[in-house]
Parts: sequence; C-alpha cells; structure tokens
Amino acid sequence: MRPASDKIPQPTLSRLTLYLRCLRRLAREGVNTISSAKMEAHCGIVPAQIRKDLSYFGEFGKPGAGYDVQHLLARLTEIMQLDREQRIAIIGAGNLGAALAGYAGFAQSPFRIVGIFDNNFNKIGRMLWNHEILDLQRLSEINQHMRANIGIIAVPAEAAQEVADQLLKSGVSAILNFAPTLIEVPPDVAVRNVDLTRELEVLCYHLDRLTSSPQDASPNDDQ
Amino acid sequence: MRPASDKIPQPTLSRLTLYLRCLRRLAREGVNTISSAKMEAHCGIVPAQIRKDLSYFGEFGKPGAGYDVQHLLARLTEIMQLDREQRIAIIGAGNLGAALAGYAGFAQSPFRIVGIFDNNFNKIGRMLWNHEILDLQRLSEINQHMRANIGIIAVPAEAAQEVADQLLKSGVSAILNFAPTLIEVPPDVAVRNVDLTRELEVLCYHLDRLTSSPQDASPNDDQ
DNA sequence: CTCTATCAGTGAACTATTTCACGAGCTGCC
DNA sequence: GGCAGCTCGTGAAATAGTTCACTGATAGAG
Repeated sequence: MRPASDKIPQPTLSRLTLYLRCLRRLAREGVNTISSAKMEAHCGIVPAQIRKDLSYFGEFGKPGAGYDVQHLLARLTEIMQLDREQRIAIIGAGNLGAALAGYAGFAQSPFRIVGIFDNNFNKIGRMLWNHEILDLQRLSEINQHMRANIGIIAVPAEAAQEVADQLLKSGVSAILNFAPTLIEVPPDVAVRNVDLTRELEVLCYHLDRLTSSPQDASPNDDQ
Repeated sequence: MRPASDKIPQPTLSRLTLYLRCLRRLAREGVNTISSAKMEAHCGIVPAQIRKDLSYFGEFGKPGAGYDVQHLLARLTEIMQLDREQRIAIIGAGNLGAALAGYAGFAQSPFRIVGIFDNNFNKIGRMLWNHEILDLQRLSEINQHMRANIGIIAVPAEAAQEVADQLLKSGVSAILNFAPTLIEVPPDVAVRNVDLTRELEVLCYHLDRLTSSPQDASPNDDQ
C-alpha cells in the first residue's frame, strides 16, 4: 500500500513516532540493521505489530536481515514530514506556555517556535526565552509573515475555542490543545488534545484496582 | 454489570472523565436532569456511546427523563475515586515540573501536590509555589509521612526509568510520565504517558493530508 | 386515566485494530 | 551451490470497541 495517507489507523501513526525515536537512538549508536523482534526490546511493541504498521507505507525490510536503520529512519522521517521545518505558534504565555516555549527537546528537531502570543497587556512586549510575547489580537496579521502552521493552545478552557478559531483564520492547520475542553474545528484540521486532568483522573480509577491480573502493558500505550 | 472494575474498556474510562467535566458544569448551571442525547452537545460523544459507557457501572438513568445530574455526578466521582484527596509527588523541578506545580486547575480538585523533588543541588531547598524543592535521594524516606500515591515524572528521558523505580519503592502506585520514553513497571502499577513530541509528530503527519473527507472528529479523541 | 413522546439499557451487528501463522526471500556458512 | 536459520509481508483469525435498533419504562399533557 503506497498511498501513505488513505486509511492508516490512528494507533499506527502514534506508534510510528515511537519507532522513529528508537531508530534515532539506534542510528546514534551505530546500529546498521534491526529486526522487528529486536525492535520490540527497544520500544515495547510486538514484532507483528511493527511489521504491520510499517507495511502500510511500503516494504522497508529485507527478509533474513531486518530493516536498515538509516534507510527506515529516513523514510519514516519523510512520511511524517519531519524532514522540513515545522513552525509553531504558542498561544498563552502562562506557566504552561512558558514551559513549552523553553522545552529543550525542540533543539534538534524540525519544530521551531516562531511566536508566543498572549492577550494580557502586562505580558505583551516582555521577553520569554528570547521571544517577545506578542499581542494575540494581532495573530492573523503577524502570522502572514511568521507562517506558523501548527498552533499550541495553552490558555484557560474558556478561551480555547476562540483561540482555535483565530489560529485557523491565521492559516494554521494543526492544533495541539492543552486546554481541558473540547474544541471544534472543520474536518480538514488536525487536533490533538493533551489533558493533564483527564490523565490523572484515569490514573485515580486504577488506584488500588490493578492487582497484577491485567495484561502487561497496564492502562496505557497508544493514544 | 456492577463490579465496576473488571473489564472496562480503556476508552470508556477516558470518556468518563469527560462526562464528569460536563456534569460539573451542568450542576453549576443548575441543570437537574440531562439525557444522553442532550449530553452529546456538551461533550461530543454520541448518545449510544454514553449510555453504553455508563451501563458498565450501573443503571443511573430513568427512561423518559434521562440522568439526574447531581446523582450521576456523585456516583461517577466516587467510581473514579475523586471523592477523596489524591496526593501527588512531582519529580523534576524544571520548566515542566514548575508549570505543573503551579497549575491552578488543581485548586478545586481532589488533587493535592504534596511534594516536589529534584536532584539538582542548586534547586534543592529553593521554594517553588510555596513548596520547598526536596532532595530526590530522600524520596522514599520523605514519602513515608508525605504519603503521595501518584507520581508525576517531569525529568529528562534518561532519568525517567530510575525515577519510576524510586517512586514505586516509595509506595506510589500510579505514574503520570511526561518523559519521552517508555518506562517499565509491574502490572499492578498504572502508568499514563503524556508525550508532547509524539503528539506534535502525529500532527505533522496530517499536515496537508486532511482534505475534509475523513470523519468529523478528526485525528483525535480518546487516547 | 390514557395517550404520546421521550429515553435508558442492551444484545446484536458492525467496524477497527491486533495478533497469528505461513509462504517466500535473504544471508551466510559449509 | 545447497542448506539452515532468520525475518519480512500478509491474508485470515481473533479481539476490542462502537453503533444500531429494539424493548420496556416513565413523564407529562389533556
């Protein structure tokens, strides 16, 4: 299956990023070739699943040998569009927005934070990690030359939908939403939610209920 | 099905927290009763799914009327164990740890941050949001009286596994992991991962590929 | 009190995802 | 070159999760 876009299961996409992470490490360690079986030890995904996931995008492996680390890394990077710069605008310069803006993990990644916005006049104009905090009112205008294509929403729940609308109007086509609320967008926009409270609440449910009977990979994985 | 623990699908648990959020708002707004159909407008989950989810835990609704908001809220809160204080230890006083520690959303929630730990001697002893940053080395010892049962890992990937092990040794039985790496725990421990980079990478995949054909709730939902 | 509209709960059907299991292709050693 | 041992790709089977569609109950109007 070559189309590389049509009917890829969501969980597969999520695991792809996991494989990428493994492959980057293997490449750094000078490993040339890896089989799906050995890969399991690195990323915790069973071999059959790894092979099936990869097979959605092409035939990358060689029977008897496994996958060429460099090659697979390059192909997956391309498929995930991580071979080009991805420009991010962060909306909300509170605790979370500030922490995200300062995240060191972006250093050797295609992700580049190009702007931080807030609507609080006490914050606008102040510096945050080498970025001037910009006026949210001017998002559309500024993004004409800033050209962020991914927006991160790090504002209170009440403001999230409005911020999402503004992001879309500004030309952003993917949103990572940290606000604990549902945001509605047209079907051609990708949204992922990260919801601290939801995760904690699910953990609470399991407290004192997990008694070694469930499968190995406890209440987790994908998403 | 009364057992309330046995074979609940993961996605159901995740949605339960969503229903809770709706119910809290409805209760605040003085709504007495809500049907699964009206609930859809509030949380974006289809009625059949809502009914099925709730039915795993008991029969909460009245035919012809719907669900009693107060009653359902109380029951779900109890089921999720959110009716009692939940004590959280945050490991890692970096950007992220600090942001989490200062999260205002915990104010009217059962979650209470009882300790923040780090292994950096420049940070230990300093104050962060009314908490003294404590020595990670002393986690087990301190947690004997601190009694955190949930641990949040906000350290670099390299340190995550070791921190997880220490948390478990200290009596924590649920972990929220923000480090971009797999952590291994015994099957009686609940883990949830929040992985910023993974989410961003999945978003990248969808960039310029979503062309209004896919279903409504774009690449998202559950996890 | 009766009739109608509404709505929960639920087995059955359906869809999505994971796992199995096997054929065929490399590799590298004799 | 031939054989043994891996390992991939993949249809088919199994499992997990969602949606349908129907039953029976309740509410509320008249």
